[in-house]
Amino acid sequence: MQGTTYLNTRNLHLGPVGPIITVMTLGRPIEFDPEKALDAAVEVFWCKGYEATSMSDLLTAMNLSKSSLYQSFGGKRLLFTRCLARYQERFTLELSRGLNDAKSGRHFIESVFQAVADTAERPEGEKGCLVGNSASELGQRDTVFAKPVAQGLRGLGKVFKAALTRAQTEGDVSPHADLNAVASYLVTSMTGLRTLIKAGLDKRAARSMVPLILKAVE
Amino acid sequence: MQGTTYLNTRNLHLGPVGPIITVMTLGRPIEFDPEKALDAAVEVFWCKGYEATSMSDLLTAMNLSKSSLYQSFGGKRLLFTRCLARYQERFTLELSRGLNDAKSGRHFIESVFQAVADTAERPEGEKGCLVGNSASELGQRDTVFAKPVAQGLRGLGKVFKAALTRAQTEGDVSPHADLNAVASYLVTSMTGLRTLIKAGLDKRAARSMVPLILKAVE
DNA sequence: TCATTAATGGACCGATCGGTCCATATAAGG
DNA sequence: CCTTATATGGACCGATCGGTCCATTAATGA
Repeated sequence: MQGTTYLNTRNLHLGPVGPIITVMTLGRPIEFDPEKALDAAVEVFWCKGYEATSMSDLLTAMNLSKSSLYQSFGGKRLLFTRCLARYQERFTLELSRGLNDAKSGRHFIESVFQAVADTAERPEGEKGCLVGNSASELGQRDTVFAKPVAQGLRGLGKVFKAALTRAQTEGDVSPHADLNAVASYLVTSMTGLRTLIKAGLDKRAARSMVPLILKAVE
Repeated sequence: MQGTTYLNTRNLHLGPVGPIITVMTLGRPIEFDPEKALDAAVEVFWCKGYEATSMSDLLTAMNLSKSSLYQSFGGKRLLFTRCLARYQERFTLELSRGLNDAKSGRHFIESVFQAVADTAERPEGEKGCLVGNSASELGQRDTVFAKPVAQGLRGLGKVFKAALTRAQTEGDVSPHADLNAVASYLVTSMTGLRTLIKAGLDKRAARSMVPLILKAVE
């Protein structure tokens, strides 16, 4: 096959974590953008939750034919795990960037919670957090789902821990503090806050909570 | 009809908040205990969530015929709102009693969180909190559900506020503290903690969070 | 042009969803 | 014993669920 050039590429979605391999291939090329489609699916699951989302909802939002969805994503369950992974990847990346740009570790943590509190009484706030929503909706009943959910929560914890470590070097956190515990605590607070905002907590109350949450960061 | 004695009684379930009226009536008497049946329904919704629970699940758990369920509870949606109300009523009552029996307001708050942390890695912990689960699953999309959910959260907040008020008189909380804010904060922490435990947080981590949460109570 | 390969549209599937309806059973009042 | 009133079991309903299958389309390499 030397010398042969394939112009047609296809992404194999073998695992939940993004396109693993890009394969040169024959045959009719895909007509949609898999990333865009995946983002659309994330949005639907994020808004409605796993159970309440129907294939029909997904097909409409992703603008795909049923065949294409099953061909490329393998059905509802598989698609959902990919959505979880994508969501986490996205927002962990965003947070990491935020931490890099922040003027201090402590300031970063505060700004993250402040930003979340500001979503109260806004459409964005009604969606909550896909990982938190899924943790609550699916728990540990389904191991296929439990794994990426737990990983999502762990990922958030890692970002917080990085921020806390930095805050420690900056003198804003005691050198004796248990950073793992505080990081877990911040994940808990974040999850709770977003849940309450989703349930309709008013903006004033949401904001008043931030300094209380931050009391544990010292 | 004076002098007439009716031996047959029936509870009318007009609203979501328990049997409103007990009516003397003719006709075939009910064969099941409505309270028991409701408790069984609570258990199912609590474990599986609203969407994932089917009428079939409910019928099995409540040990009712479809007719009886629809006759007495009016369908899935109505039954669910009654379950929410019953759940909240139950556990608010339990908490209130706990507060009465507690040696101090602050001690009560601490013991509540400690008890929740202790459900980590235990079957009970996997269920989370019905109100919190529902807040997360249903958000504000459905006003019929949003109302009792919000009320459930408010109810929990009231208990915490009562505890904080007492703690204030006992000198464990600053007289300048914003009790409403702290109470909301405790609801947030509770919701987050139970969600993380539901997702599989280990017991050690859960316990290490309690003192951090309590830092805001001062 | 033709063979090969893959994507697509849409018909179709059995299962299950929540919900209605009616015949029957069971009580009390008269 | 008959009427009245309610509860119950279960047949039945249309809609929708997630998923499969296949004929057609569209691209390639030869």
